[in-house]
Amino acid sequence: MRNHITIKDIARSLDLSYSTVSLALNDAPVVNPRTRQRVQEYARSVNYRPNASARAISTGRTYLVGAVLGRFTNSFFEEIAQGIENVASQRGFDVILNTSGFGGSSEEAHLSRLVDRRIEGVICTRYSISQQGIDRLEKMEIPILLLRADACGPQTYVAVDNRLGGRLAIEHLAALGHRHVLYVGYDFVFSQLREEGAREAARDFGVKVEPINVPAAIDRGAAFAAVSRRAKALRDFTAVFCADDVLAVGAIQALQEIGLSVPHDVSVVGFDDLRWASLISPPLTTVHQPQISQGETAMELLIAMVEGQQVASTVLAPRLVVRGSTAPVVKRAAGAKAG
Amino acid sequence: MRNHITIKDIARSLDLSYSTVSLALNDAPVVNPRTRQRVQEYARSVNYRPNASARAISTGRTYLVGAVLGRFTNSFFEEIAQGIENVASQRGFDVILNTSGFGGSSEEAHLSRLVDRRIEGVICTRYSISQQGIDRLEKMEIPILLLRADACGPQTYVAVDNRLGGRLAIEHLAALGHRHVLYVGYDFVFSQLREEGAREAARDFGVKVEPINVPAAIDRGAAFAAVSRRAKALRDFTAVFCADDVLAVGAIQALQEIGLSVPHDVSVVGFDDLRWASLISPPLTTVHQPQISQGETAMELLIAMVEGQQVASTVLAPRLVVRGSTAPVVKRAAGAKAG
DNA sequence: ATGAAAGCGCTAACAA
DNA sequence: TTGTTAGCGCTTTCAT
Repeated sequence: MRNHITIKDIARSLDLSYSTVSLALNDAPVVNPRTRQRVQEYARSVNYRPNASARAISTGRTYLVGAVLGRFTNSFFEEIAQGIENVASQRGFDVILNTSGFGGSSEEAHLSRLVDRRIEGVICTRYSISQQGIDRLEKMEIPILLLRADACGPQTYVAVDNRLGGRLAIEHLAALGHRHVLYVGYDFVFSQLREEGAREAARDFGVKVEPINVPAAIDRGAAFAAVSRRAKALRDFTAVFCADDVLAVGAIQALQEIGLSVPHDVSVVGFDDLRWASLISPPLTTVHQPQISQGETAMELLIAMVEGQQVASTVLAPRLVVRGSTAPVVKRAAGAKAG
Repeated sequence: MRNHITIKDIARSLDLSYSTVSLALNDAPVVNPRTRQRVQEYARSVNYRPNASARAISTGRTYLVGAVLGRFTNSFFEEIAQGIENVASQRGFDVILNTSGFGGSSEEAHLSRLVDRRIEGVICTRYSISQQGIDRLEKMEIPILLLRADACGPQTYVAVDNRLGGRLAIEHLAALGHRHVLYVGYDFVFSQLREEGAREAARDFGVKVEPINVPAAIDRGAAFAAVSRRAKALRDFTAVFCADDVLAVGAIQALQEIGLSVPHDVSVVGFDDLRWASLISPPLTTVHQPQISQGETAMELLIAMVEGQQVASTVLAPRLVVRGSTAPVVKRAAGAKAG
């Protein structure tokens, strides 16, 4: 069994020529239906399986794409990967995983391996591949699809509408009566967009939003300490909107540590709706990203590009998921207990 | 750029034969150092990259493995995948991702695709592939490495020492003075092993452990309801040990809902140490699984198998991570407030 | 409707 | 040390 059966073997056994067998296996209309059936049945009976490498070499197509998802995408990784895989397999593509490599000396080697395999396209993020890497792929005319690309650069991308997400969060808080909210974010494009959306909505609703920026690469724990320090200094906010869920839990903890209860004293809204968002206490109100859809859409677009079609970037709509970390505003002396 | 340079091209340009170029590129010692350098430099200058398919077809090796990780492994997926990828890429292998497919009609097709690619090995779990699938791979003599295999079946596996994990949890609780703990688990091998470990330790320390089984496939929320019902019925437990972290958050919520505070009234220990375990409140005391190591070890063993070596299954040691969900036992009337 | 033969890009005997 | 040649498993003209 280890040594696979080949077309030659089948041809010999059935006393046909290679090409007839090949044609029969590929359902070519020219071959006699009876012959075709005979071939296919026999092939099946001996567990014949075509050799993808051989086929690739003679057709020039590999039906292989690379998914270069780095550390930073970790929290999303699972579901996005699942989405990618869903449509890939449905469309006859396989995906080679690549989770390491950003920027480091290994990136070049990693990309080389993908190139050697003659992948037909790549899905990646701005955080999982360097500009150099992108350039290299582009020079080889390998289609690239950027995930969560935040609309910077000429590449096709699939992303959530971050601005709208920010707006949704503020609309919700405004409806609950909040008039002063803290925005806790990173110095990253997606965070800035979420903040912009928040600000726009804030203007519409007469809400004041105050930004705190937190270093991104740093250990989150440390970042949260910063949040709590800033929170203590500020007096009158009643809600916190965070650039992502991880920040949001940090914020909740920080607030609780200085004696403010969530959502009673202050409401907290996250972004992403990671798997555990509903599991923490209080369950997190957050802006949901359609992650599987993102993966699926990405793969669909990438295949379209591979097929030579012209495709447009897609932005997916986020949606607010209201859970237990937000509540109507109540009169209080903010930070009172904390001193 | 799209049409790749071949060895033939190089040979022609450098006025050498195919084979010399091939040998030079592969650092064969027979070729003249000067020739080799000339070839390699030229190849580099024209961005030559070998065609993996062509190479595969003539060497019979693909350096490709399949990772069939299903839904059930989701929570682990990221880090395990990372571990797998780490050593794979370091050893020159690529991994094809496969996240769907268990059991369903699609499994056969999925496996066929991997077989067509002539993967040299497969990493999977008992929950991500059917017995039929395993049989098929075995018949083709494709090495299989089972992840979290819980020691059932003849295949090589990599898993954490579940029994020891259970023991660690109980030891910790016993040291805190707990004498009656609830074990919340599934009807799965890994859960049973954790329970066994817990029971053994319990005997040693004079602790009583009471099991609650929760349906596994069901929505967790529903399961937690069951937990809370059972918890209300029981009077005198002071701690809960859960088969995994997801169950643990559920337990915490359930307990809080019936008016018991964690860890003041009852301590809770989880298992797995998922990424968010430290983020919830209280931060979860849990048995840590070395996930990246599991992935790495799995890949290392698989490669060894591919290389024809005899390898033994490996069990990795878990380790207890003490956080905020456990505390010394205090005298109380259990379930008092709940009525 | 089927067969013969060339070729895809590479490796590996074997010969020179 | 380099070149010739065959072959890996498949597709694809072009004949038959």
